[in-house]
Amino acid sequence: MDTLETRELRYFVAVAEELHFGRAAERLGMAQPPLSRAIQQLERRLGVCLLQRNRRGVRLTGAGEVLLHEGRAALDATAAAARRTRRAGGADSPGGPRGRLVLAVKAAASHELLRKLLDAYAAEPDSAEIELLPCGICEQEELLRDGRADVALMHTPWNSLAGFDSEALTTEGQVAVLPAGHPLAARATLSLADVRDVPDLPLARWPAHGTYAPGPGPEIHNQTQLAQLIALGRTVAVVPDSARSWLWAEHTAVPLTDAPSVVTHIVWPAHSRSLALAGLVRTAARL
Amino acid sequence: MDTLETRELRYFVAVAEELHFGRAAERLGMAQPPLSRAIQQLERRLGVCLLQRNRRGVRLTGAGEVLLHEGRAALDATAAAARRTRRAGGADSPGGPRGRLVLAVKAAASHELLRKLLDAYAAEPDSAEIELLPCGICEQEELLRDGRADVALMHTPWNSLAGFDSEALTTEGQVAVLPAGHPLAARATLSLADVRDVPDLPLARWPAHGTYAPGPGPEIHNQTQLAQLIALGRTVAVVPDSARSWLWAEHTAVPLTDAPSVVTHIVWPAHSRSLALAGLVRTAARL
DNA sequence: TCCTGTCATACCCGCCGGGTATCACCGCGT
DNA sequence: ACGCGGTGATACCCGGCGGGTATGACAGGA
Repeated sequence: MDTLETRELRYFVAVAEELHFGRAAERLGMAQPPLSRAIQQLERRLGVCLLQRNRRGVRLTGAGEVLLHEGRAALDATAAAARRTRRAGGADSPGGPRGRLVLAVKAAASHELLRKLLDAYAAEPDSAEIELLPCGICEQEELLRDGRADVALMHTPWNSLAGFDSEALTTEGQVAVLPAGHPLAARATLSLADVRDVPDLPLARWPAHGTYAPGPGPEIHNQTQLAQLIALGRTVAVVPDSARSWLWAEHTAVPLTDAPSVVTHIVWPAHSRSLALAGLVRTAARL
Repeated sequence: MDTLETRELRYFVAVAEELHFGRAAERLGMAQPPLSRAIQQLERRLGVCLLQRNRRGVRLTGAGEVLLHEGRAALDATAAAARRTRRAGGADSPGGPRGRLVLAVKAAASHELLRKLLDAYAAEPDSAEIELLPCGICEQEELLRDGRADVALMHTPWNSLAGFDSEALTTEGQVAVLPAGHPLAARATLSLADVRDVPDLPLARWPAHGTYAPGPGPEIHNQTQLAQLIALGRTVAVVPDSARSWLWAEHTAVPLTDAPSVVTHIVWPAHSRSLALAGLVRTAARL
């Protein structure tokens, strides 16, 4: 009577994202009329108006906004259930799942820590196989939520750990990476104010959640691009200390005194009960 | 193709909990054969064996255990989506939901903090209505997960904050509550070792997650019962400092030097976007 | 005013979820 | 050893509903 079907959630999320029944139906691979009817039934069953149908287009009501957020979370949770169950498939050890673990890592994350972790875990007596899933920044949370990954290495303050369990592993400062010849490169330390608003060196902008913050600096997509632009004297970047490992000869790293520390965490879904995951976390905690 | 329906999850969770198709079908209000068929279809679609059908009864496989946990979480999430959407129903302010908030509180929790919080929040310019939902200890996490509550006051180390966002509000020590005449009641401070294993005063046992830890002490169900048993000289209890407010004349509270501190947190679902909740948390943070 | 784009309605059909009856199988009691 | 009870699986049928096509209602723009 009052239990939402995932089909209904899928339909509603599609409509709420497209704000257009026709396009949503196309995305769902179905015709528009049944979709309209399904949404109407959903509204009747919930006893709530979800969409404001104006003649031209569709708008979300307050309740619709709520269902969009909550519905996405619910869909992620069911997708995660399916994925994790499939992955636990072959292994039928009664003591608990002992399959492989999927570790989501940012492509540009610190190699050293990752290597140490993988080596240490592989040396454990009964360690599971670790599958690495490279991904962009800020994508890890989604991977963890919908079950494509079991565990991730995240970095505050860029990632939010909301909704997950986590354990802090390392803390590091940040450095400004400058062209080797630049006047600021001669300084022993710098402050954020020094590197922000340098007229000839606009601060590079990384994408966050798919969008770029406004600013004068170049929009960069990967670290090679960034390294090149810095070497050409076109930009400056603020990166964690461990990024020194991929610097070029044309770069100079200067410690920043007032930049927020970067903390690397190992992060996993809050309700996870996997023995393999517990072992990995234990290994990481005494890195 | 690979999307689990909540109906299937409901069915599987019922079977996995009952470990008996007949009883599960009865609980679901349906006949047994379609349930068997549904589970078979689920197993075929996932490509995974979930249940070990022995001649007598049913056992969960490893994958089945995973699906039981993950499926429960997914069902909670969809139930929460339905509940929160319904609750957001009437209010159709485009700026965001501005309805009432459901606050889950342990019946025996500290009155003072709660009263201060409610008074301070009510004095805010545009505060939502707060509905109090009294509940037992450890029940709050479930209420928050499945959407019956929007926010809760929890106490570490008893509650786990895993999977939620939270903000610490207050920290307090713990005291031993003894019968007034008892020799230990004359001491200025005590250690946990002093009150544990006192021959004539076995430590009272609270229920945790529906079960009682083994031990000699009485199993108590509410604080009145506890107060009476202490007054009668039958038991001793370790409680947070703020519990002094409900002590009787026949009780003596002695500070414990080495008991873990009790931290009261305000806790809410990680992905919540409600303005009213944000206001309550802001108020609580500067209590 | 017509055309266009949008969502809603009307109607039909095939699938599948659910019910009933029954089977296959095993453990247990006498 | 045999029958009985209790388990889950199978066979078969039916009704509802999810989905498709055709069309309507209605507002906005040229």
